[in-house]
Parts: sequence; C-alpha cells; structure tokens
Amino acid sequence: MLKLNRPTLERLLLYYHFINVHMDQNDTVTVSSAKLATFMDSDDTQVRKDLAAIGLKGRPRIGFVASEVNSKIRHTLGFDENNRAVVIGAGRLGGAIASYKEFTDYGLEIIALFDNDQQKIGLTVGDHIVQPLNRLAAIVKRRDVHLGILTVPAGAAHEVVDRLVQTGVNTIWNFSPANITPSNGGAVRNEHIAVGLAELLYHLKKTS
Amino acid sequence: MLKLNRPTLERLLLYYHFINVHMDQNDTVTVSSAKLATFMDSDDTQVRKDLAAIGLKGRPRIGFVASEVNSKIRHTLGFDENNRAVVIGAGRLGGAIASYKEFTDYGLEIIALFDNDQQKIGLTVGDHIVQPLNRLAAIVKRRDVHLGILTVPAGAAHEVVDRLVQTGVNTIWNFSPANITPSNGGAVRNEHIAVGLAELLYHLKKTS
DNA sequence: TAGATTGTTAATCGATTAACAATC
DNA sequence: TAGATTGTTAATCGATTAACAATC
Repeated sequence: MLKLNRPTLERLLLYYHFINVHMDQNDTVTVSSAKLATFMDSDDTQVRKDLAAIGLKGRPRIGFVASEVNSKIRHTLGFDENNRAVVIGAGRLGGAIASYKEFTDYGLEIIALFDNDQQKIGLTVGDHIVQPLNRLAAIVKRRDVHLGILTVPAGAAHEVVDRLVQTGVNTIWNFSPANITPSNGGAVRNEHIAVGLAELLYHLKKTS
Repeated sequence: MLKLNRPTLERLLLYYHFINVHMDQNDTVTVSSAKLATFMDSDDTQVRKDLAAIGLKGRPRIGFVASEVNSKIRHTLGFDENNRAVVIGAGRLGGAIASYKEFTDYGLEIIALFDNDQQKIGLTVGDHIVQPLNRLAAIVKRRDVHLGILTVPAGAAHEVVDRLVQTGVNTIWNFSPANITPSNGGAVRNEHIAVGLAELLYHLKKTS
C-alpha cells in the first residue's frame, strides 16, 4: 500500500476540488499538470509526481483525463466508501458538524450525536436526537462505527477519547482545544482552531 | 521584523499551550528544550531554534523560564493586541464561531455577525444580533475591523470577499468550502474541513 | 568540580525544482 | 513533421537532526 504524507493528501484534495468545480466530467476533458500547478501556485513537476504516486498516467501532448484523476483521487482518499462516524458534544460546533450535509460528498455519514448534559439529551439537532454517552458503546458496535468526532470542552476530551478507544474507535477527529495523541494503531487529527488564528494575527501584527 | 513560517508558528502555539496547561506561571518555574521536545514528539534542537528565533534566551543547566516563554510567544503572535473581527454567515458554524468565548484568550473580539437571509436578520445568536450585510462597511469603518471570518456557503464566498476587501478588510479566515486567494497585501487562511477528513479517511482505508 | 543544558555549526535528510529525453 | 506535454533523473534548496564546545 502506498504511503502518502499529509501535504500530498492536501494537494490531492485540492486537485480534486479544482477539477470538480472547473471542469466537465466527461472522458474527453483533459487537464495538464501545468494547469493544475497554476491553480495551486506550485510546480508542474510536483503535480505529475503526485498523480504518479497514486498510479495515474498522463499522455504527452494531451495531459490527464480529468474524470480519471477525479475518480482515482476519490478512491484513494476513501470518499467512495461508506464511513460512519459519531459526534460527541452537542454544543453549537457539534450541532454544526452533525448537520453538515456536504460530508456525504466524502462518504462520511454522521449516525449519532452524544452529550452528557441532561439539558441537551433528547433535544433534536438537525436530523439527530442528542443521546446520552452511556449509549455510545452499544451504538458503535451495532453500526460498526470507525470514526469519532470530538466537540467537547477541553476538560472532557481525554475521558471521552478513552471511552471511544475502549469501544474500538481509534480514529479521532478532534475539534476540542485538547491535544490528543493517537492510541496504538489509531490516528488523530487535532483541528486546533488557534493555529489558523495565530497565523492570521501574526500577519496582522506584521502589517499594522 | 522576523519572518516565521507556518510550521514554526504552529510549534510556537503548541509550546504556549503546553506551558499554560502544565506549568505554574511564576518566575522560578523553568522548562528545558528537551521537555518541550518530548511533548511535541520532536527534537530539542528544534525547540531551541524556535525559541531563539523569537529572541528567547535560555540558561545552561536551567533551561527557559516558562513564564518568559509564554509572554514572548503571546506577544510575538499578537495575542496581547485587541483584534476585532466580523463573522459573515449566521448558520450553525457562524453562530458557533461568533459565540466562541475562548477567542478572547487570543486577543480576538467578534464584534458583529452578518447574514443576508431575511429569516435570520434580527435573530439573536449568542451575544449577537444578526445584521444585514449592507451594514458591513459602516461597522467595519466605525470599529476599525481588520479580520473577516467567512462561514457562508461556497457560492457566496467570493462575492463576500470582494465586499470585505472593498471596505479594507484583507485578512480573511475562510471556513467556507471555497478556495480564497489573498488580495494584495492581504492574508487568507482557508480552513478547508475536508483536508482533515481526507487524512483520517485515508488512514481508515489503509487499516481496514 | 562534575554534569546538565544551552547555543551553534556541520551533516543529513527529504522535498521541491530544474533539466531534458521520450512520446504522441 | 513540429511542438506540447509527460515521466524521470539530477540538482538545488531548506528543514531537521546530530555533534559538541561553551556555560553555569
């Protein structure tokens, strides 16, 4: 199995979006590495390397078939699977994520929304009824859930992660301000919101 | 003015959080580069390089004064300024961001929330009343706003960006699925949610 | 003093870019 | 054919890591 690093995955995703937004999806539409590179502000060699890494071949004078690029990236990144996830933490952010329709474009289905707050349990948020955390294990088992999405306060994050890992969910998308480290064989993505903010504030400071 | 790249900014932020969470903030508490490196899963030389880059000096046998590290990072990243921002798009995500209390820790103040949907204008979301977009320019001018936070659908993103840039806001934190490119002298951070998702789905696919 | 830790230079590593022959 | 574009090797660049003398 090929091993793609983070920047490569990010670039592949951007190629994918560019083609989706800007190009017709029939077999006669082609795109050159130079065109993709211009959009990405990067180098055409980089684009060809990336596409070669996932097994795509282009044709001299022609370029790459746009729809092939798309479906290959889709398949490589797993967007054509059916991935089930649970959201834990029914605050505003949790509600926003649990209700985000576009996730289906990536093969992601949010099947349940949990919280421990008695005030929230039973409420309807989008398509979901907020459920108590003690139902987590049963639902994860029954629906074969592999991904946990964390939108709890920092203080609760580690405890919730332990519960998830106990039930066999070791792939975690963490939107809480806590720093979660992956368990054995697991994967964690910490979406630390302050990272993006820090970058912008630093820019503001420099230019003011 | 020193120029820090993105990974460096990210590491500085993580040092900052580590010290905040794990260490007392009095002048006698010190931290070694090796300790920070262990937490970060990186190298002690890297830590010393980063801290040296923002002008911090450590002492042999002692390490770095934790509170000094903290306040220096805080100042370098601009968290001790008063940065005003507007949020455009009063959906769930916009509401979550406009109501996120922890932004004050980074010197960020959300001063207004806008939307163009008549259904939403006038509603109260957290501490804000949703305002029509045509009030944007006046409020930006009056309150000296420098940062725009975008939580609109992809289709509306470019138009809103144009309006922001016209009123002089060229630093943009984009949570919409559109790819925004910076205007002259401006800065954009695209928080493309699918990037994190792609990384996790790819991991799931590899391990399943 | 001995030993832990810094600051910094040198070496390594990997990623990006340049060059160019092969190809349609 | 001529010329545009690929695939791939080689060169460059920058970031990370190793090494080690200086220091308290």
